[in-house]
Amino acid sequence: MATLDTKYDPSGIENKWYQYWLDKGFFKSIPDAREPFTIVMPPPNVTGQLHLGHTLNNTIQDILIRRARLQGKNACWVPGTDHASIATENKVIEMLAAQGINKKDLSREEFLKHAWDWTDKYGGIILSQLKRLGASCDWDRTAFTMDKNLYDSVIKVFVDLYNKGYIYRGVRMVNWDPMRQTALSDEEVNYKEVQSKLYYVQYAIEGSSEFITIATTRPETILGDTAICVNPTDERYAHLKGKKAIVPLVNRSIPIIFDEYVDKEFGTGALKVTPAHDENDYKLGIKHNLEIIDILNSDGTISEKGLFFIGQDRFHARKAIAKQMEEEGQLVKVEEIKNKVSVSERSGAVVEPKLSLQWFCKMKHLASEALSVVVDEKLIFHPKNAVNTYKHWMENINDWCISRQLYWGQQIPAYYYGNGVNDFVVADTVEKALEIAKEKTGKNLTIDDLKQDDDTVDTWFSSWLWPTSVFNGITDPGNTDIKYYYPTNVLVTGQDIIFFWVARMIMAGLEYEKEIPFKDVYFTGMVRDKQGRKMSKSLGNSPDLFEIFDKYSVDGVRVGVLFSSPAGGDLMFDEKQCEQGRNFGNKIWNVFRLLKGWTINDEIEDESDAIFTWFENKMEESLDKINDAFSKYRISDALLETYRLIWDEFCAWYLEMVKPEFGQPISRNVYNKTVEYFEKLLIILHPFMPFITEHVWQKLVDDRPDGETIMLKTWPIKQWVDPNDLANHPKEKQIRLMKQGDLAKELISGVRNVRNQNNLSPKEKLEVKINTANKENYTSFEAMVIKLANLTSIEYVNAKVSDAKSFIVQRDEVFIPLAVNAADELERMQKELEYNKGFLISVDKKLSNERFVQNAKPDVIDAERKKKADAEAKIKMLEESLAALK
RNA sequence: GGGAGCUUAGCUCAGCUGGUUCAGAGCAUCUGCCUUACAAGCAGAGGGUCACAGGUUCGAAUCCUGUAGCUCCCA
Repeated sequence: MATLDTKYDPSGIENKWYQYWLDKGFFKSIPDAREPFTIVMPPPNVTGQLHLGHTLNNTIQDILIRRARLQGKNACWVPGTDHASIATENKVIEMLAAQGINKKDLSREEFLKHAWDWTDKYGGIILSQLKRLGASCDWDRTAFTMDKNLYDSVIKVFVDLYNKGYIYRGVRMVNWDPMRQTALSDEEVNYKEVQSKLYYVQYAIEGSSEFITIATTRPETILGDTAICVNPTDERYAHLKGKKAIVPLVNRSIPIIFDEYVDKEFGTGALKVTPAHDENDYKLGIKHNLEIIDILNSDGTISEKGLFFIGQDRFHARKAIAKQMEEEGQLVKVEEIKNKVSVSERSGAVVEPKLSLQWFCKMKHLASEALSVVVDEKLIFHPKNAVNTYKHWMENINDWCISRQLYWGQQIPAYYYGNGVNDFVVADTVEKALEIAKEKTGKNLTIDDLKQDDDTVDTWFSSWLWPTSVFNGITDPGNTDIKYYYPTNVLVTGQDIIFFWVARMIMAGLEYEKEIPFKDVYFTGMVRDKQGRKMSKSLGNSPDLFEIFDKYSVDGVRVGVLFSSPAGGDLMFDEKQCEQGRNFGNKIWNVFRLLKGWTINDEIEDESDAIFTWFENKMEESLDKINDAFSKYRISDALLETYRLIWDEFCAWYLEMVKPEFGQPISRNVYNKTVEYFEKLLIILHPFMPFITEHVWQKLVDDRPDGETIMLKTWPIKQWVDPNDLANHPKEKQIRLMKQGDLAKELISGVRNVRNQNNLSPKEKLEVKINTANKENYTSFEAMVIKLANLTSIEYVNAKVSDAKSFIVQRDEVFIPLAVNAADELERMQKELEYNKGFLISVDKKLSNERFVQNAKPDVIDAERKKKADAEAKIKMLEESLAALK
């Protein structure tokens, strides 16, 4: 055969096998008799580009899906993208602006055409990037939240919830994004600490020469003031009861009211009240029946009602009004303070609290069941502590503002026939709307009399249906797919969208499928850089992923990001870990090279049964740990155990044990066994490193038929006791061999240690004498020990050997005849003796403590007794050796 | 301001219901090896008062209380 390079080179290989998998349709899933295993991908934004967060998230999903497939389940991973209304609309607006086009000059239809063009052009990028990652999605099921069927689902749900009385229209104080001119939900608002100014302004008291001074960070809202409020217990202002104050500039006369809401300590203890522009002021306004003056336009400029600075932006107006008040002597002073402002998550604009007519969805009822399924652990969060956050939010939930003043999204199915507050109907088509409207009004209306609501619903109002709508569960209830795939098995997502998305999907799933949407939720942490900073474009600390893929192989990067990524914990990304992943790939590659280099000779008798048994059991022990880790969604633990099994047990021990001398042939039996083990290991590794495992597996055996794949092989099952061969492999024998194998490893390590300490070359053969009463513990692995420790012979003796280096293995003493420096040996043994004596004392202390013997579990006590016996045996041996040396 | 979490080796983290020689892994460091599968490797070694202070217990990295520092979420 052609010689294989000593380094694994993934170039060409990854694309080749991915294409092969696609061509053969291995990712496809259709309902059948098998158990389903379903994941719906959290749909990335249609505008998105693959970053490390996606890499982590989708790698985990792919691992779970690939393992389920190997376990014989019908694995279905549904990919897709989200239309991301605000984010996408922003990008489209920016693109249009660059072409000199203003959104305002376009009709809805014209704008949407641009948005669809944008989507067609950029929408597929992220999905194709996922293919590079190896994602084994059923691409035929790729969904987009604006697809007809998903769009229709949203409309149907809107109508249904409206008819159930959950959705209503009303005037509320909402978070208003003046830049995008749309309402935002509470969850789309971030709080940012900024340095700002606190302005102290004096208001004249009507009919007196007195003034009252208030403090505000937003002097421009003075134009909309309709009261001054002080605390009723505040002595300083008690005399102002029933008085009125004059608003500066506008000269409006406003009442001085008393309410405990006001903090006496903040500022001057007097608060200006602007009900139209502050949530709390609004509440005060309702309570005290104050006038509401909205002085801002929806773009954040001062409206005509402000009387002054009309048309100026709110921030310009702030400076202007401060300056003018200063000139007029009404500005007392200005202090620097730190305060928090709310900013739009999407546009970054400072959010304005604004009274506005919006659509809302009542949440109390939906939340209660969604809370109990999580509290009752019908649906499990990993890590568990996410439950606290979830619970807190669910118990303090507010109604959800679901309307957005945007074009890109599902248009609200409300139709207006007049200007009255209630002159509308809600229906999924205009025809149905007309019928209802006719009935409601008793008038003979026509379609032209109806005008559909201009607004669209919040993006999350579409994605909360995702696990259902991708299977057409809303539009075609009870269809084959939804019955088979729902509820899905696990959702893998970031903790940051627990409210936006996870909570709401649970609500929608329970409402429409009467079932939780997924059984487990695996929360990934945030990906940070080495210094713990969030990955962000502005910091420029996100690495170029494709460069990293090229440098370390996709398999290497997948392993790299998982190495230190426990569920929920943040991931400190360090390229070093990808290097480790790449090195692991190289290790696999070299096992392959080794096996390929062997020549088989049928003449050779082998006596490796003990080694086989030992390794098989090692493998099964590991498999238990790996399966257990998977069942708890401890993916990085599963990976580390796989890594350890392959690198340490298989490569460093097993292969060294059976490897023939260079150029020597190998027996057919050992060869076959070794290939069998390696195939099993490749299968276990496949979910983590899909490409190299497929590549090596395909080449490992000659003449693999076309259409074969490691992807569809069987995940190893435990065979600790072979039921067909009990006579030859009773469990006791296996356990004994297992222990003997480990003892042999200890013996070899001991010899290697002696070499290291004495600067002896590994090439120099040594002689070993073991002082033991249980020679049979060594005989099964004797030949192997002689080979790996490079010995001339092993001799079993019943006495000390003088002029030799010695060490202790379990309860036996091992001697290597060598010239020794008696003083050094003496010191070494003395140290070891002291350590063991100390250890014995601590064990004795426990065992002689009555309360310990009474309270501790029997196996703990047994373990202590064994420790005591071992220590005593060692002490005895050491004392004898010391005596002999002296 | 309210809530949650974290603090273990130089770095990144395991350590599940207290009990095996329990103080661990990987990386990094150091020593010796180019031993024909692999120097992206092999064989070894050093390195930690488990944040701090109390408490519970026969026994605490593990449970409880407090303190300090950091992070996140909510207002």
